[in-house]
Amino acid sequence: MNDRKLKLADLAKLAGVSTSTVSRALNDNPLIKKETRDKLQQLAKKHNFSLNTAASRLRTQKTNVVAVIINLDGDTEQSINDPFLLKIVGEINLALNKFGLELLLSNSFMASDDWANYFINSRRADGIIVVGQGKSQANIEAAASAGVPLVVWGDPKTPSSYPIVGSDNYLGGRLATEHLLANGAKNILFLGDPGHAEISERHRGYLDAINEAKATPHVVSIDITSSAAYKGINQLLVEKGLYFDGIMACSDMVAFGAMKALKERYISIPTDVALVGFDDIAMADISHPSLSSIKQNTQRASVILVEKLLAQLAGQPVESQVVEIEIVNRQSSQR
Amino acid sequence: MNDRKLKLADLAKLAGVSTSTVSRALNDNPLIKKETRDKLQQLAKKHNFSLNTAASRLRTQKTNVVAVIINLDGDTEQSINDPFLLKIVGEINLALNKFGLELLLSNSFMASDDWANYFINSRRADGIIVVGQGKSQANIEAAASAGVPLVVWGDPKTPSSYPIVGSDNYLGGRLATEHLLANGAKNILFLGDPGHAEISERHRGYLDAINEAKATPHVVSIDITSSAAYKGINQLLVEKGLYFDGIMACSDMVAFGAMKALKERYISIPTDVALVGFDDIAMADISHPSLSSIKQNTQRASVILVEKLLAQLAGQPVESQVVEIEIVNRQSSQR
DNA sequence: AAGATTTATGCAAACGTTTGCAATTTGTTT
DNA sequence: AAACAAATTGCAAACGTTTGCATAAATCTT
Repeated sequence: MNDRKLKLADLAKLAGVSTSTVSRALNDNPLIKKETRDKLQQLAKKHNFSLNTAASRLRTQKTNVVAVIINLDGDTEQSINDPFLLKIVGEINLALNKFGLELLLSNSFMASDDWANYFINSRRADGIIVVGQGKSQANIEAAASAGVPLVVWGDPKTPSSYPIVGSDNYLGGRLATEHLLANGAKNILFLGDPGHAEISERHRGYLDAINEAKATPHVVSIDITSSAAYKGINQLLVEKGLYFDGIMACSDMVAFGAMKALKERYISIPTDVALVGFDDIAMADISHPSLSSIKQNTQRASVILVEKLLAQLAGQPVESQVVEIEIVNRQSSQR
Repeated sequence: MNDRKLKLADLAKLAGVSTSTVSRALNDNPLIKKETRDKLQQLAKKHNFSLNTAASRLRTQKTNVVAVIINLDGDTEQSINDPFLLKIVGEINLALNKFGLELLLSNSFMASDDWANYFINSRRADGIIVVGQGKSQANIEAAASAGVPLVVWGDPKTPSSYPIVGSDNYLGGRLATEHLLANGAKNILFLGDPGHAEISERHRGYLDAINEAKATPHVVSIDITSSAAYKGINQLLVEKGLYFDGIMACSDMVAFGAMKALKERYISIPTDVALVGFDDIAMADISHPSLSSIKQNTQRASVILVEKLLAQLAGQPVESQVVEIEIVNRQSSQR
């Protein structure tokens, strides 16, 4: 409603002080007498004043903005629709807010490939959080080696020049597989794409567990989507029949795709085939049978991501970090 | 790697022209000779130059940023985890990018209540897209009447002083109910919270369809989450037995909650109870039985949202708009 | 009570763009 | 070839903060 946006100078005139004083007062700088600070803060509130962030960013060379890049591969359909990716973005949003930072959302399609340039040189953001390692780490590497404050949600075991925060995917794969074995499964399928960084670790865990049990590994490499899983399992059943009695799916959505294919052929879960997913999305608890899954602690991971980014901004060196993981036993694997 | 960030002046010196010329050249201003423009753009690329957005925003008073606010009620658990809300954010992101705009993600918890002040006065963003009307429109009203360029994803039929883009929820509710009736259901539950703007319209559609068929309405008011639905249906079955043979759920997640409760009691879907959801999330196609649902065209809606926001920024008046809606028939309702 | 501290405020110069206007160069007309 | 118009470039003043330094006011020493 106010005709023209108030600026610091207007406020200063109103209060009969200098702009420096108002600026300092609003930033709660102790150089200014407490009394004056309070008075000016009141005044600002009363007049509905807020600082022009463009000006203040220009002056301070800080934005308090973090770019979050959803790192999607061009050739996968795993996308905006994957609830898990979006869930983690939500959690990161909360975590950032907690630290007074804002979230500029982006994805690997939109942003040009030169992240350092686009986000940091241009002063759009102070740092970057990359969600997902994807199949190629070229963009990440490039940004990191350009000195961009950067942290990645992915597999922390991956050797890298930048800090990665994520679940112990190896352990997850192992836990899931061991759980299936313990429930009597002998021929366990690994359903997923081991070319993917996170998933290759899950695959390793699977293999080790299988080998220790002297069982035979069966890897079914598919794109990380439910429809690919559905088609894959269907095809397998048609071509080779039901030669397996357990499935370790690389994500819950993939597990659901498999589940559908099995149900359609009246293959009982968990009796004929035991099933474990990964991610523990909301749907896992709601499906019938409910889906056992490896639960990633996204909330904690998000906080750690932000903390590590802040540490980098403060010039401290930071390392990759693993966050706890746990298996949630539900009906799909219990027999 | 570069010691110090290049600025316009440095580039100008390198090229032996003035900063004005470089600025204009990089903005592809036809005032500058095509030849010079090309040369300077080359140079910029070569030196990995990018404009300081803070400075340019300060000067132009435009940010090319749009704040997207996920409007959650404090007292519902429908949250960051709802795949539908996040899906729409993803679509909006794509749509904004198409127009060269960036997306500042926020939610109603974090941003102070005074959106006009926080986002617009502070020059954080040029406009706001609100995702979801929520139960109270106070914040939206306030921002709109403060003259903020603003557009809302919600129910376009709601009378309002700001433009709302969304599905024809009334029609959706009606279609779903008529479909259930056509499939022989006589006692159809409406499962959802009619206090919610979008949902109240779905409820109206439901009621009209029921009344026209001279059937009896049964409204089960629950929070919009799968667990509430699960509990609600369970409780109903315990207390009153299976007195219904159809459910119109106000969202897919709610439908899945109901589905689980039914399956656990070996109530067959669709034979004993036919079921229709709303939103057509990815899971609807994957569940077993697959879930019939009302599909909202979020992609188109997102583009319209952005277009309307741009129109407002250009000073044109804009109206609410309905986007098409369709029913997707799957197994859960087919008999 | 006059200097020496400490505390509180103000001055003015940045930060890096964009853009109205003036100035220059180039091309066109007579 | 002079006069004019059109095309191209440069000058310099903003945009609204923050902050080092200088100054003024208050408090403390002796």
